[in-house]
Amino acid sequence: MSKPQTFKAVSKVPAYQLVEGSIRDMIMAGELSPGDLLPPETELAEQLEVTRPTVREAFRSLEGAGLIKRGPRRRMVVTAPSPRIVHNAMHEAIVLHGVTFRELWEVQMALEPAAAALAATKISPELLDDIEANLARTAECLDKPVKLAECDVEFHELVAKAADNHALLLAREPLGELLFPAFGTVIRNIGPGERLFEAHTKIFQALKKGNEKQAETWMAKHIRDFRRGCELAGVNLDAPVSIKD
Amino acid sequence: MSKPQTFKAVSKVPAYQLVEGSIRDMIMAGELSPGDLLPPETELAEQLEVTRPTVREAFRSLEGAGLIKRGPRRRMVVTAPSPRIVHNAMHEAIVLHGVTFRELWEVQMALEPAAAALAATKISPELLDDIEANLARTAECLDKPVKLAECDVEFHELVAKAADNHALLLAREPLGELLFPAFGTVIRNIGPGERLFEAHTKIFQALKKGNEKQAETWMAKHIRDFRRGCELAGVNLDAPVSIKD
DNA sequence: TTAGTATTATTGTCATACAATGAAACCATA
DNA sequence: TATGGTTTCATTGTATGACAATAATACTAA
Repeated sequence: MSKPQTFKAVSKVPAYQLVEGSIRDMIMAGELSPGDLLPPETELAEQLEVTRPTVREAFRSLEGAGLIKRGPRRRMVVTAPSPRIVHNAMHEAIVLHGVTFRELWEVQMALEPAAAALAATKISPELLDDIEANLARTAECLDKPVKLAECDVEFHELVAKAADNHALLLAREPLGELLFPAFGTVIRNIGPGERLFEAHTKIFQALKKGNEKQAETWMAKHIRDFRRGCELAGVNLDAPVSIKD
Repeated sequence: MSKPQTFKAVSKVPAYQLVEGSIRDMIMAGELSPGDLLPPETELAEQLEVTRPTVREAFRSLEGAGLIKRGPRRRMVVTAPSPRIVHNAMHEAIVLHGVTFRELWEVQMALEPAAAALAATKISPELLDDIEANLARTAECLDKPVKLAECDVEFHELVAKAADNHALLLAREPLGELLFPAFGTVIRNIGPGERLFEAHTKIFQALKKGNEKQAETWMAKHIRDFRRGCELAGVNLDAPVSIKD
């Protein structure tokens, strides 16, 4: 008792978190790979010397994080977090943190032209067809705000997919889904989306020709245009995005 | 029984998922906001007419998704998913999907220059100081692979922070953390990081002067350089990133 | 006023039970 | 031998009830 002794706080981590961590570690270390089945709850409970409810709580945590899901034979199966999970997490983070349109736009201004450029060199015939089909649908709803916004989201989604880059898809999807629906408002306020359609068409042609530079340029122009449209339509760029736009 | 009748499959969603969904919806609809305390398990169980274990499973799911966490008075509190959660989800998705260095690089090639450009117009004096401090530390470990890689990660992190864009931070952080440590390998194989230091310095000066274009250009050059370094060092760009690199 | 104590509310965990269900095995009949 | 039905079984989803541990609070006593 002579020297002042420092004690590190004893960690009282609940058992369900220990179980969760243990499984998570095994997954990240490659001992469990996507596709592997986890043992039934009873068995796992026995092995880890906890009870079934505890195991189940751990399962729910991992499920929420997208690392496991219900598989065949009703068993839990290890999965790579689906883009959907990442998407949701980002979506929720963006909405709940009050991220603004301007912020989303700035990021899209970086990502979309890059996606277009990559797509120009890598796009597959199938996706080219898909985009063409999307264009056709777009042409038919130039004055229907909701439909058009949907087409817009899809168009950009397809271009990103064409870029054949998982990381890009992962990063941009939630942004696009939150940002582009604002086009609905733009249409409602300043009329039909002819400019949008023209831009999409030009981009499509550039992709078809494999012209990287041109795809990039048109996409950049298109995204800038989108912003100007928002401004003209009186959308407040510094307002936080919300779900019901 | 005359007309062929179509039945829609009855949805047998487990109760814990219903509870989870209901809370999640309330959060996303703004009826529950970050900071709000959830009722105690017993009470909620009563209200929702399920039992406590069921409520607890729902809690664990939401916890795993980062939407709630333990708060004061041991109660569950609604939270906006921390960047950490998004980060983890992306990190896990990237690793488990076998995303390659090249893919990460392509995205960073789009994001980093944009971040630098934005930072040039928005950076705060404090962050400018932070970056200067980072540069000083970098200068001292040009030949220490691990340290240098850490400094590199931090430098880019600071630049992104300076851009003052939550969405950008969210999207790029996990990428940077997975990509830039590869610089360690580069150093080990082709010698000290003078080029890196020079680039960082140039970028810093551009930020200080508020020169958007210059910051962007140097950053782009820097990221391209990084890739060339990897190639020279024999890093296989098409190998999936892994945690222990 | 402060240190200590009792009280209470709430969580973390367990043991146990049981209905519902998907999978698999088995049978019986045409 | 097929086909459709029945049985069995393993496993999950959910409920009940219990109890220890603990943070927060109220309540003492010095």
